[in-house]
Amino acid sequence: MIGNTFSKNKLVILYGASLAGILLLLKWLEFRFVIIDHSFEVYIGAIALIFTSLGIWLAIKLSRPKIKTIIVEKEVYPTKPSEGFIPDEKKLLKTGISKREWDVLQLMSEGLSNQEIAARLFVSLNTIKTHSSNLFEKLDVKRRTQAIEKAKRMGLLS
Amino acid sequence: MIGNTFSKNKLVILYGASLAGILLLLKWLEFRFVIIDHSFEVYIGAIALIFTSLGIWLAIKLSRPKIKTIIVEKEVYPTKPSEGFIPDEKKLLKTGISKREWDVLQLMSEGLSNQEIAARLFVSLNTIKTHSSNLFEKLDVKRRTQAIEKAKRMGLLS
DNA sequence: AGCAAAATCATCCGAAAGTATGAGTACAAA
DNA sequence: TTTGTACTCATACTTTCGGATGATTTTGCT
Repeated sequence: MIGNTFSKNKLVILYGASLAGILLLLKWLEFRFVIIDHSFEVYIGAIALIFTSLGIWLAIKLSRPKIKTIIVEKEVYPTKPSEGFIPDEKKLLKTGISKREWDVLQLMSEGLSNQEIAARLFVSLNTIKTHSSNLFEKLDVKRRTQAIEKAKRMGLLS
Repeated sequence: MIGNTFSKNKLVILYGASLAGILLLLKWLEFRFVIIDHSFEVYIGAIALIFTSLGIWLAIKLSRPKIKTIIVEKEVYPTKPSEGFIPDEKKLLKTGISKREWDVLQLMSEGLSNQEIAARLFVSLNTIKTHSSNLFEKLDVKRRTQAIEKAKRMGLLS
């Protein structure tokens, strides 16, 4: 924006110069060939074309980029205030789910992949797979989505 | 904005001045060397001016304004599911989720696999994949578990 | 110390999920 | 009529998930 003013002036000067040059050229052409038959209409047409182009060029080059500001309100949905959820100890015991398995279940329900859960718990992906497999076995489900659904219904998750 | 108006005016002035200068130059040339109908130069000048203006006008009219988008993130608190679990039409519309996509989302949250969802909705597995992909796109998530989690926070699911 | 359960990690393999792309149909809006 | 959107389906490919199995290490308990 700051450097724009300078370049605008420079462009104006350039435009003026080129305009002068073109007119001089035309003048010279007139000198040389005015005697020869030349269609007045064609001449005017050429000038019109040239200056229309110049005008377009001028407008594009010099017009300040008209910034239309659109404010988009993107909604950010806060996490539920569900931290500190204490799983029903009795039910956990009944299902035989271990602490580590419950950790995995918890993170699963937050939508994390096994890889992400592994990183979060500082263990390997294989470990998470083992935990989740055992978890599914104990919950008697086939998929993580089922595990989440069932665990919520059982009150194991918030 | 203010500086812009100024520079625009300056631009116009400069342009007019250069045009005038050129015309004067032509006049001088006419005096010095030739006797040509001087109305011709005026005519050419007028043509130049008119078509330059035309070009500018065209450029302004035809060029789309450059749009700068400012995204303002605004926190929104989810409506409690106490009011029932009617698929909030407004929110669905806002996310752009179609009916079919919502059907898939619903069944996903019940722990069904894509194949099972396909069977339930009497469509092919590929169709479910397409729906779910579009759904993830609209919810801005990567996995079905994330989709479920987010949808519930947004009040799209019970 | 010894044992059982839990936790860790691994490999192999198939199933499921997800991505990318194209395309045909139906239907309503412009 | 053209245009746009939703829905449908397909192929090909990559990634993730889950099952089966075995192994080693910790941990808690008697």
